[in-house]
Amino acid sequence: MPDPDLRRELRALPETDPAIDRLVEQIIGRVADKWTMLLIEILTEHDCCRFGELARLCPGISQKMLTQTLRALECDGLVTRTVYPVVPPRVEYRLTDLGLGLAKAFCGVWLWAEANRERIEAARAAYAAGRDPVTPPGS
Amino acid sequence: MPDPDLRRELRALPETDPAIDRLVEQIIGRVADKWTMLLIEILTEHDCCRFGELARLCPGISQKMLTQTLRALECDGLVTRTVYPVVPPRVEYRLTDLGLGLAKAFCGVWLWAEANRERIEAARAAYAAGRDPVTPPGS
DNA sequence: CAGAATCCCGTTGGATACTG
DNA sequence: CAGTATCCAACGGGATTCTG
Repeated sequence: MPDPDLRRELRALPETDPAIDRLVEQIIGRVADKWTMLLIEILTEHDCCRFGELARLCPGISQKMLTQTLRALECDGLVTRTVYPVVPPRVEYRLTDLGLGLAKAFCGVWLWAEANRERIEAARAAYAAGRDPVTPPGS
Repeated sequence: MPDPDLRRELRALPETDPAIDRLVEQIIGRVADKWTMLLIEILTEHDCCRFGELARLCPGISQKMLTQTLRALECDGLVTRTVYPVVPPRVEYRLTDLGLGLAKAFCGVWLWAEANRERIEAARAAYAAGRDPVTPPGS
């Protein structure tokens, strides 16, 4: 039986105007994205990055998604984009305070995932083992 | 200029075995999903729900995504699925302690989104209104 | 160097119909 | 009631090419 105190604590949260909720959900949906999270983490560690640096630090991201994700972050006020009018072009990205606040908020989830990784893996193994969609051979 | 103390605090986090990181990222990716978050929130408030209840409490979700998301949650050990052998069928879903822990971890993001909603909306408005495509010279 | 534009394919996810 | 199965449209996102 799940801990009733924790549950009560969660329910006591400042819930919540339904109209506001929709907006908050939208923000969550925009921010709870693979590349967004990785870029925020990278920018937390390297407080100032050029476009190419980010591409190198974020293995596997395509240039399209990098641009797209950075634009969204800039639009939401989570990163600043500074263009230096030189040639060749130099553009620097940096987390704002707002972005840094999000990074901190997401730490909780990150830490939870790390702390409970083994339990989750165990649960998955049990789940996979527990279902026999087909009769095992050897009858 | 972003707060340097907060930045240092974030960098001091227990980072991080690269192999583990991949797994953690995978967990994040699985869990940082629209329907997953909504269902966890609903199950935090209603500690026990039937399938149809969840469908009603989660407006807009299709039955396919509801089933799929619940299966994933069950697989990861975040919810329990209890089948009562009666007719018509009765199936109940309930958060586990693990799931409750995730709900708590995500609260930080939720609260951040609520607390900074206005700043984000303002940033978006500013972004839409006028971007200085180039650094403003002395014009 | 930092992107914009184009093409294209795989996955996601909704709608619908059927079943135990 | 609580699903499974099938079809299909939309979108995400990778690879490539072009530009200031």
